[in-house]
Amino acid sequence: MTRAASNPARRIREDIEGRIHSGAWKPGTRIPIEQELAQRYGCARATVSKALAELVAAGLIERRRKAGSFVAHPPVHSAVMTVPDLAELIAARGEAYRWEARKIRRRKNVGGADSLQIDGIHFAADEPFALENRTIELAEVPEAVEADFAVEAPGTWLLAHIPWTSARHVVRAVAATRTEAAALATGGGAACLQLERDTWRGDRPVTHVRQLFRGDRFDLVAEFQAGTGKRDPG
Amino acid sequence: MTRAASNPARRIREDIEGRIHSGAWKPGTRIPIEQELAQRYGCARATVSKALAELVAAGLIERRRKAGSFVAHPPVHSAVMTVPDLAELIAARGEAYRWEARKIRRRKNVGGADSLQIDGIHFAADEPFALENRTIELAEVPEAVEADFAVEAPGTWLLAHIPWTSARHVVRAVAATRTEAAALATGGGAACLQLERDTWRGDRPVTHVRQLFRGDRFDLVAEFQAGTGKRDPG
DNA sequence: TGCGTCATTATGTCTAGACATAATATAAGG
DNA sequence: CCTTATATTATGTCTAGACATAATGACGCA
Repeated sequence: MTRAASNPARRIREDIEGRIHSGAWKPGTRIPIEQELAQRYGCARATVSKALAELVAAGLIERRRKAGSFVAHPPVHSAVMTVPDLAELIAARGEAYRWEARKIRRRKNVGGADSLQIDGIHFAADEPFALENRTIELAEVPEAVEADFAVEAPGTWLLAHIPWTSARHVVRAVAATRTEAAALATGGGAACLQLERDTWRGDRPVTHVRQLFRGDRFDLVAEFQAGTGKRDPG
Repeated sequence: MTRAASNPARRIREDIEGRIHSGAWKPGTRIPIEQELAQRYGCARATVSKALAELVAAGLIERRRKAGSFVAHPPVHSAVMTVPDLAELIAARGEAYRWEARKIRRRKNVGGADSLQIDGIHFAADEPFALENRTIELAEVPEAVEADFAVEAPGTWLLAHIPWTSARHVVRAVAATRTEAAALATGGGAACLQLERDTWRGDRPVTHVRQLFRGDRFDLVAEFQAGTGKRDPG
């Protein structure tokens, strides 16, 4: 049997979740008011409120003052996509990871500080896994000049050192050019997954990266739980 | 000036957010204990705790019993990816949308109810935009037999009628087969973005869909705000 | 009839105190 | 010196009550 929820808020949340998932409470249904729920579950209203707040965060219900709380309409197809550090990802697969820098150069920007441009290849089990072209803005990340990107992959270094506040990913399928195909040890024109990512700190750019994966060796997985927003569903 | 935060919890959260984003509190830094924060901000400890809980949800800090709260290491690159209804997406682009069903058949499942299999093409501005192969489980969606998928795209119909609880997306780059290339009016072997989606209601499958997009006409965009998890940052 | 006003209602949030829990540090014992 | 009890500490959660706020509906006035 499932573990007994000695935690009242959790108990309430899971109970309501169950009713929604089972279809007993359909979208638009009005949920009993907090006082009634508090009475029913034998706890304080604040506890009910906390449980409902979690359900709002999970997108399962909506709350409106005076009106009450309602079961939310079926969520849009949005999913949480995790873009891992490649070193970790490959290690998790049980394969040996290696980074090989191909070209590192400094480029003058028009306005202010320079930027660092790094090209290289990620290897998994000694086979090329992904090409990377990266730009690091030295205005925002001056410490980057001290890092040795010939040894450590820039993504790994950045993840460990630089905080960021927002990112934008663009995923598309592209055909590899001759050069890219050669570097990835695949045929020319092979379908590749291209991931472009811009990262900002506040409104100032931190880094831009373009990663090109062999289509037959990489896919992006995104999961969405319309439930609690839990990361690790048992 | 920014609006005055009369809301204590919000004030605390935004203050700490600011310190983290500005770099004043670097990853790993220990945050003052809750009692001290409560004293500093002149509020109850529960209020501080609530603010910290929100920061945990946003991935900005970590809390460990006895040890204290710490600024989290730069968050993993996880992003919210929205997979739109294609009809809406194309309409938003200002192009005419059209769905063309190619084959609709019913297939016997081994155990229980049948499933509906639908193949078709999404058109944007009268040019093929995406191929779709879909399976709808009639055990979970018996109403589907009444829908006319020759007219309405199955995704559109499902979104409007069927609630679901979890979904899993797999994105990869594939080369179009000869047949697919012909249907998409592109060259054979062209790089295409393949999106596979499984949707469940509880633990019972609702639908499975494979969509194949021309690589040069479609990309997926995912955004992530490492802030408060707000959807609509002002 | 139409519109502004006011009371009602349910959520939103806070407080002050209490107890539970987990992880650490310290002390005791072999 | 290593292992095992114990005390300490900071988070995790709850309670009971209070006030704030927004939205609704009813009432009264023009």
